[in-house]
Amino acid sequence: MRHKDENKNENIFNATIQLINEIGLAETSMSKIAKKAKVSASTIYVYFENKEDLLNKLYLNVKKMMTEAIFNNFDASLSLQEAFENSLRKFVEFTLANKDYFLFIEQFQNSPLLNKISRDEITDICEPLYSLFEKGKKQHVFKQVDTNLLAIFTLQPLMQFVKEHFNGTTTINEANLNKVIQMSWDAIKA
Amino acid sequence: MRHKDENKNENIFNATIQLINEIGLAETSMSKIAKKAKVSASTIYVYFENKEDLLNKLYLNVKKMMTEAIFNNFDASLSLQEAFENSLRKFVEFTLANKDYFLFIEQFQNSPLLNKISRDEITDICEPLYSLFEKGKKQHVFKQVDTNLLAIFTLQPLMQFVKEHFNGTTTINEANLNKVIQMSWDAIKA
Amino acid sequence: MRHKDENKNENIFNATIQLINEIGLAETSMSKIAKKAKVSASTIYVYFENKEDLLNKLYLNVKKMMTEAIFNNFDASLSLQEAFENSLRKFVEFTLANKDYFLFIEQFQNSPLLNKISRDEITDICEPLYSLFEKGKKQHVFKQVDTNLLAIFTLQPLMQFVKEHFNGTTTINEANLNKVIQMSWDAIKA
Amino acid sequence: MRHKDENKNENIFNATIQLINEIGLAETSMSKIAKKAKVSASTIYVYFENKEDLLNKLYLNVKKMMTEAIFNNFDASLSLQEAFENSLRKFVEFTLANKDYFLFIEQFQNSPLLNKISRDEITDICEPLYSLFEKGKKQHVFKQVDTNLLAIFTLQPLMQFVKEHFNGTTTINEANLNKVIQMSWDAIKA
DNA sequence: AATGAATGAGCATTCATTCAT
DNA sequence: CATGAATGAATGCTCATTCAT
Repeated sequence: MRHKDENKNENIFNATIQLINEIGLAETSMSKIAKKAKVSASTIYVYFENKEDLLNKLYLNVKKMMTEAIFNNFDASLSLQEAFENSLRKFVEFTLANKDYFLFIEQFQNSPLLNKISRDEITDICEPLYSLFEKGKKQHVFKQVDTNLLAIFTLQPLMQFVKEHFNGTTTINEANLNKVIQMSWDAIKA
Repeated sequence: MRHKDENKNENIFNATIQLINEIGLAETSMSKIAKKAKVSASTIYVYFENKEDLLNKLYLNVKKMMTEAIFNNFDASLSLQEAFENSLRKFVEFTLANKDYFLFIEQFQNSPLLNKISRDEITDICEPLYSLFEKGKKQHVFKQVDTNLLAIFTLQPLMQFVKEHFNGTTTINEANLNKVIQMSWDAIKA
Repeated sequence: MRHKDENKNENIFNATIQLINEIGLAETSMSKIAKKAKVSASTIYVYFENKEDLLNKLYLNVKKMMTEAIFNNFDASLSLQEAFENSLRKFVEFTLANKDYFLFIEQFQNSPLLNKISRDEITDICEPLYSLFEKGKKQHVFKQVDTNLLAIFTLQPLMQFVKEHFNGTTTINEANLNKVIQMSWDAIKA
Repeated sequence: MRHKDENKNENIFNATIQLINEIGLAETSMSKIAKKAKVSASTIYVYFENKEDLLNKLYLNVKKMMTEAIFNNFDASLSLQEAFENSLRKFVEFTLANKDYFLFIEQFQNSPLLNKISRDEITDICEPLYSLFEKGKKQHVFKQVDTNLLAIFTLQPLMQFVKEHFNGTTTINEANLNKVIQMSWDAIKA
């Protein structure tokens, strides 16, 4: 057999992400992906079962990268507020440095395609945040509400903030990022 | 305007919304819309220039309906906090009663298609909220931050909250809705 | 709407039959049919649901034509032997004049595709022959065996006879046709 | 010859026959054969030049097996009628025990693919029967007709009889098999 | 206004086959 | 000998849209 080009899988992933961000999920076809990845359309089927499989694997892959980038080296010794702030900053840091990944995740997450992925496989990005919230609730630093609500008020505004940075409505800088973090904190603190 | 036309236009709109929520934007084709709306595919072209035109007009139409439903009868005499709370409640009320509209807007808003619509035409749902925020900022009730940030912390968590209600993660009731409103208030208040 | 070309349906049918006889069922594709029928491939889908539908309708259509050609004007006043001979002659007459139809039926009948057609819809070519056989059995002119067996010994050798004429093994003429009819008669007569 | 090879060749043959009987010649692809035979698709090309070569070799192989099974140990000392009856019984015996082979031959024989095989290579199943017929004609036991016709009236009804047994129209038993043999005999006897 | 007919372009996918190992 | 990787060509079919009525 021929040696398997390790890059080919990655090329296909990258081509797919770029296309989805440029022309949208709806317009992204296998042949367009193939052309962009500079492989034959049929080659994609050597690496993936079908289009759905490709998109799912891509989604799970990017999610995993995000989670690792944001919560790797999570310092357990930090104070609650420091850890919280740290996470949000790392999130912004990652998304700013990986616009394509972020926008892809956003678009995919809002499409009905997502529902077909086995929930078990989805690594929740905020998983490590959740224990932080639980801890904070026990210490009565955070409000005694559903942990999910704490997550919502932490991540949703931040994500929208980044999106508006990307579409030009806003420009993220140290000052307004500080404010956003402060507002999230105010929302969830007891 | 003739009655017949009005009905057909609406049938096409409704068929489109339903399809997009059932099978997604990517899978929604003109012929499927036609079948669901019980008209010939070519009839759609009597009412709309092409597919893009149909989607844009639908989007603007639904946006307008939402805005009107939420901010109609906006009582200027209410206190800042009352007006704020009122708006959020009306938003939830509307979305719960119009699941299809809400989910459609959500899905459309995250697709690159949106960018093709002339920004001028987009009625921002939070438009009336903005003056509320401006007023609140002047009175130093709200934080001295970009008004956009105030909107983000008000609407993003609430929208996610409704979405999670629809996908079964949470169930909205008086108690947790109160908490959400409180958290938004805490986030933006000075 | 445009006026429907009544010939188009027939063109598609004819193109399909010709192709199946030339290159075989397995190699007959929708695009080849389209090219031969001088229509766009998508036009076929205006007339037929899908490939299976096209083939089924074609099969039923040809079957019906054969039955009508062979048993139309079936003369009930004839003697048993005359009626029998008449049917076989008409069968040969039709198949010789409609080589394409005959070979198509033969090929289709031996493919697994046939099993998907609702048995109810299949007009059995020998239907009128069956009552002839029943009558003959009552009069003890024919053997007291399953009517199906009588049909088998009447039609199978005749069909093979025609097939061998078409592939050059034999040439049908009055003399050998008479012999075939005689042999069939000997096989079934009491 | 090496054992390993023999097995693989046979696996490929069997997989092909099964597939053709299950899904039809048209739907039987090299990759499906490979999967069913549990070899790589490229391995098939070690044993066969291409798909056509595989099908041809398979056809010739099965034909040979049938002929051997039916006419092996052909007892020359038997009377004409005994030898005749013996052959037909052996044919039924073989086909009932080898449904797959029989149906494959039937399907293949009616497709234009057959015509591509060099006629020289085709072992005619009825070859040994032919000398029987010739002998019978000389003894004026059989009709003075083309030997081919005798074969047609012997094999065609019998084959159809078996086919109808397989598709459930009839069930072969000693009684009706006797009748079929009798009818064939009546057809050809002088 | 409304629509069935028609189509070229494109879709996701599978095909038979080749190649390098 | 055996096979995974790779692919151009082809598959059945749907697409958005136009046209004639």
